[in-house]
Parts: sequence; C-alpha cells; structure tokens
Amino acid sequence: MALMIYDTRRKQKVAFKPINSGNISMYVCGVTVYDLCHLGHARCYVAFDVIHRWLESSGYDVNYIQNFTDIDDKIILRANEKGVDFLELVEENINAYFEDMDALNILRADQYPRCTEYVEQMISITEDLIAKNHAYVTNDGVYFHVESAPEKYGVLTGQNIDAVLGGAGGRVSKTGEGKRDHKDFALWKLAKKGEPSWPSPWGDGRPGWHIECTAMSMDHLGEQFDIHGGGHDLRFPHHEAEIFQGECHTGKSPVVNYWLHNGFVNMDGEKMSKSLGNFWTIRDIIAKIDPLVLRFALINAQYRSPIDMNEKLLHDAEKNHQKLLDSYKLALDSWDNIEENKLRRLPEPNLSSSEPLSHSLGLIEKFAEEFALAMDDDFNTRVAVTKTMSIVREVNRLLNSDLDEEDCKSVGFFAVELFEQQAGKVLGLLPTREQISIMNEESIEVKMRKEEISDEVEELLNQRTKARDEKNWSEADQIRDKLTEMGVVVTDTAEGPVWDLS
RNA sequence: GCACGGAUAGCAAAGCUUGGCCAUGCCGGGGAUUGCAAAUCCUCUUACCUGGGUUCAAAUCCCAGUCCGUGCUCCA
Repeated sequence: MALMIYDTRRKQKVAFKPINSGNISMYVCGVTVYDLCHLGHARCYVAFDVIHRWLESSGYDVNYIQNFTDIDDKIILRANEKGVDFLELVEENINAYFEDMDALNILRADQYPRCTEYVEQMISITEDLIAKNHAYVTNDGVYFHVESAPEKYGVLTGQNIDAVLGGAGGRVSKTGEGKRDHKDFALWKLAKKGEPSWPSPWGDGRPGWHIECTAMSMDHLGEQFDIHGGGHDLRFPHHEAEIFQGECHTGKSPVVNYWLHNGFVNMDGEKMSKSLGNFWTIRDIIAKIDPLVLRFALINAQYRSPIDMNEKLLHDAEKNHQKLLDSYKLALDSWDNIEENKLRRLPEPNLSSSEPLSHSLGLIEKFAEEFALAMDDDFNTRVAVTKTMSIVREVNRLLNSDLDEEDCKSVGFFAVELFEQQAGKVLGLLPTREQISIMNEESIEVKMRKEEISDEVEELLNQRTKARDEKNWSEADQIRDKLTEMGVVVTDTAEGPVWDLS
C-alpha cells in the first residue's frame, strides 16, 4: 500500500516520498486575520486536518506549520474602520479562528507563526534577491523581477508568461506604481503616512504578501520541504511567487516537493466570496447545526473537488452523520464496556465462509481495508466515508440480528475500535465517549421540565398501554397525539414504551 | 483572449491514470419487523453532455464539438 498524492506542479498523482523518511514537513497557508472565517476557510483547514491525521495514522511524524498573516492592506483598513490598533484586531480574530477550528474538531498544527515576527528574515531574503539581480528597488518599494527567472513562470498554473496581460487588462497596472513589468510583485512596500511599519534598508515599510510564507516555511522547515498546501486560488500568484523567491534565493529546486490545493466552496454554483455577499461564516452555520455535521459535509467530497453548498447538502450530511453516530452508540451499548480479555473470541473474518458471523466480519474487514486504500489514493475522503457507511450498515445488521449476548458484546467492541480508529481518529467525525455521555446527560432545564410533567406523562402512558392491551388503537393514537402536543415523543420498545422530550 | 478544472440516475457524488463486477447516501416505491409510528434491515425504478472512432468489450482510451465553473486583481 503506497500513498499517492496529486502534485499541482507535476499535474498528476505521484508516489509520495518524504525527504527524511519517517518525518514529513508540511506548510499550509493560513488566514489573513482581518475578519471571521467563512465556509471556504473551514473547507481548507478541514481538508488539511484530515491529511494531517492520515499521515500521522500512517506512522509519519508530521511537522505541520500554519501561518497567520497579521499585517496587510485589509487589516490596516479594517482596524482604521473600527478605530482600533491593528494588533488588537489581529488578536481578536486569531482567538475567533481557534474557537471555530476547535469546534470543527481540527487538530492544532505544531506552530502558528505570524508574519510580523519574521520581518528580519524577510528583509534578509529580499537583500539576497537584490544582490542576485532577481529584485530591484524603486521609489515605493522592492519588487521581484519575474523576467529574471522566466523558466519558473507558470509552473503551477501553466500560464504563458506573455499572455497574462491580455486578460488582466488594465487591472494589473493599478497596484505597484514603481514596477518595471506588470508581472513583477512586491517584496517590500514603503509605508504611507500613518501605516504600521518596520525599518528596512530601503526605508520604513512592510513586507509584500508572498515573501512571508517563504520566510516562515524556510525558517521552520528548511530550504526544501515536503508538502505545501492552500486554497486553489493561491496557486497564482501567491504560490508561484513563493517558487520564484525561494528557488532564486537558495538556488535549489524544487522548494516544495508536493503542492496540494483544495477546491472551493460554491454557493448555488458560484464561488463563495465576500464581494458577492454569498458567504456563510462558520459561526452562522454551527449556530444552527452540529459542527461535526458541517465537517461531515466538507469531508464528503474529495478535497480537490469544488463543493456546492446548500441546505440539501447539509441535510444529507446530518442524516448520514446521525446514522454513523447511532451505529457507534449501538456498538458502545452492545459492548457494554466489558474488558477485552473477558470478551468471547470472535471467529476469524472470512468473506468466503458460510458461517454468517465470520462472513460479516470478513465484509467489515474488507470495507476497512478499502477505507485505507481510498485514503492512500490522494486522500479520497469521499470514498472513505462511503466505506464507513458500508461498515455502519453491516454493524447495524449484525447487532440487530439474533446474535447471542456474548457475541454481541464482542462484535460491539470490534465495531467500537474500528469506528474510533477510522471515523474518529482519521476523519474526526465522532465525538469522544465523554462527549457522548455528556450528550446523554440532560441539562438542568430538561430535567426540571421532565420532572414537572413526569406524573402526567406516566398517567397518560398507562392509559395508552391499557388501550393498546385492549387493541383500542384509535384511543392509543389519540393519547400519543396529546403527548406529542406536550412535546413528548413516545417510542415503543420490547420493554414497554419509552418517552423523551422532542 | 490565455490557462486550469468540470459535465454520471430525481438530488449530491465516487469510479476515468491501470477498459470488462459493485459505488455510497438523500428523496421516492415495495417488503421484513411494529397494531400504527420511530429506528434498523432487505429490495426496486431512474445514469454516464453530444457526435464520431478504436475494441470481443467504453462512463473510462482517441478525435471533434457543446455547455459550465475558476484563475489571470486581495482571496482558503
């Protein structure tokens, strides 16, 4: 079994080989912290979280770096609008970022460097690029000269070096007054009056956007590293700029072995964006639905495919996720926390066995193997999820069949282990056992309400049971309707009726 | 204009590199279980954008075309 990864630079799936066997260096472009995160950010960081989790599960030690862009035009603008210092705005949004990502069950990266902490390194790289004639100084800053390394143009997007101007029209010349060529990009911007700035050999100013990721990734991961990720839109110009800067600075190529880019979230077929006003913040959504349901919806697609977000998609995700959760809970209940060495040994999983239990276990084992194959095939979470759902079906079938109690406990244990490994540890879709027991515990308000109506409900249920014993179905249903009006759901079980608040 | 990606059943979406079997879930129909519900399981209908070609065999390969999205400007 070998991990294959789609590399944007080579435009194909290639076998994955880390620079240092056993260790993986991974850098993912973080957010510019001028506002709350929206669904697009959620998609990106959930995608790379699953990649992170799968690499760790495969036995690699991953050094995962994700930056914060804590200075740029939008931050300055927003801070001015709000009348606060830009650092205050940055701090606020970083805190909000972690709250959102924690809710989505995203594991923390190893480091979260902020670009303002790397100004020194950025200046040093810029100086070197000037010395090597890859960059030049103008009256408004320092620019990278793209024509100084034409062979690196378009390596991620396949764009022709001369063709870009045509489509971009007049727009490209609007920024960077001092540029010699429309393709060049800023390494250092001299400050305008009142803007936050840092001293540099070229005057007070701030770094260009692209140089920060080069400085931070190089500082943490070295001059060449394994994986660099980010949104699809960052391929150009951001990541191509990083290739120019990094490779011209170090003279080594490639700076990154595997470029990974996640697909976008669309709304009704159009890209979700702030300018179109068709975006949902993470908060908007998780106020209404379980964050793990949102996570399910985002994982229920291969990371490179676009996702068209809508209510139906969330509804499907909710149904699926609930089904998974119910099956996991059923397995937990069936297992009943019996110590492993006290469980009866299950028969060997064997697909070709005529013995039903052995055959079922064989089927589950096959799905579990296919799950791993899917994850190894460029992190195909969509297929991994379908394999999980197939396991759900098989586990439900087994645990609802006429297994004897001892087998039931063992199968429950087997299923719990598998769910927790794949749906839990790898996909991050399961709450912890503690969270489940808290979910099962009722809040004070619920308890009080139940206490309040308990006598009345019990009385009605007795009447209903009596009516049912007499096969007086219409009265039984009338009583249930009455209970429904009170907000009470009745479920008939083999042990008699059970009720709960709806 | 140039570049990149896409078009699969009522809906969402895998499969395409390495041609032949099967996705998966939601919605809907039928059934088992239940007095009826809920949950669970079984089962069914409806597919591979169009036109050619290659092949015993094409969703998959080749050629041509149509439509859609994204990037080329701050973006995950």
